[in-house]
Amino acid sequence: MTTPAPASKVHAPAPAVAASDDEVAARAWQAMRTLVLDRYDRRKKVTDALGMSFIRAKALRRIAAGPMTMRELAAGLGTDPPYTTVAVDDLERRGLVVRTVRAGDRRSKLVSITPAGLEQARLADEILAAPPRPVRELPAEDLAALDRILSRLADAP
Amino acid sequence: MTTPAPASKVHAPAPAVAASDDEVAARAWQAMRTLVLDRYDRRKKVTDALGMSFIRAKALRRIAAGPMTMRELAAGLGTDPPYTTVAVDDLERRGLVVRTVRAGDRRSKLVSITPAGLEQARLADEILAAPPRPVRELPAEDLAALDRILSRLADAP
DNA sequence: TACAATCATTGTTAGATTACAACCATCAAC
DNA sequence: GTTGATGGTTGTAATCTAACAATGATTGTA
Repeated sequence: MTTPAPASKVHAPAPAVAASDDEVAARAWQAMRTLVLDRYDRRKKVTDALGMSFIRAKALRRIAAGPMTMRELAAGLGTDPPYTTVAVDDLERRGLVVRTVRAGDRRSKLVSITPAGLEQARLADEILAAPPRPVRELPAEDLAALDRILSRLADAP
Repeated sequence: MTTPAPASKVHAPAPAVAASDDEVAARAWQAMRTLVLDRYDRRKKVTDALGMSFIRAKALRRIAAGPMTMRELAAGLGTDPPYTTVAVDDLERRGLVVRTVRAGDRRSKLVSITPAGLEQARLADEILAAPPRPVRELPAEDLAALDRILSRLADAP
């Protein structure tokens, strides 16, 4: 290969070994995305197990975390109120959630989980939250490092 | 659970009690999912920027990585051949990909990227691959640890 | 009381996704 | 050359996602 003169340091060729922080960050982020989105994407398993579209399962899991108004649910799901109504209608028909008029403000309604809904939500959580085997089998120190770094990132503002 | 803490609410520094490996793995995995799926989900940005559905953008990025047959593309996307045809039809109408009959086997066709398509694919990659600021700003050691652990996982079989 | 604002719903439309059956062209084997 | 298998396409249908306008009920305030 052509070996550039030591003097011409105008644009240094990218060092093969030492990667810049940006490159490392890009690679780490890419790996994270690959793992979550491609390698261990469990959405289909959830929709199959619950017999509902993924957004409905997502709504169910949010409602299971605590009652909320339609508006709060819509905001959390990133959908508009009309579509939220459609989704909650479906969940209510299945007996997984119930709507109750809110005491303080009779305009808005609280959506709450039912026992049957809680069961389904937990099933979905089990499927989604179960770490894939290679993650579980990481050396304890790696696991601890991952947990420390990622949990801090996820909990941050 | 079974954690009868004698001194009631001592403020422990890190994870309160000694967590089992499974708990640590679950927390780390959950954090990873939160970051990729909730906190820094860039799908909408991509669909807005490219003016196409996410699956089409995904197809485009895969084709940009190298020509492949329709069947290979379908397998990679996790869709069935008919829907792949629909998606590629659309991309071809936009002038982003081209189909060519394969030399060896005139039944199958190779889908390749065009210059215009490559440009769009790169735009999508930029949006998707750009690590979020908190990741970029991690201490160098944390970044290196993340990269080492995650890249190994992602590259593994 | 009258008014504007808010919350949820209904209705409508358009597009995206997913699945399946049927079809044609081509290939490989007999 | 006939036959069966393969690769891709067409067509059809059901469901899901996503936006928007309009309505009714309720609230707080002028």
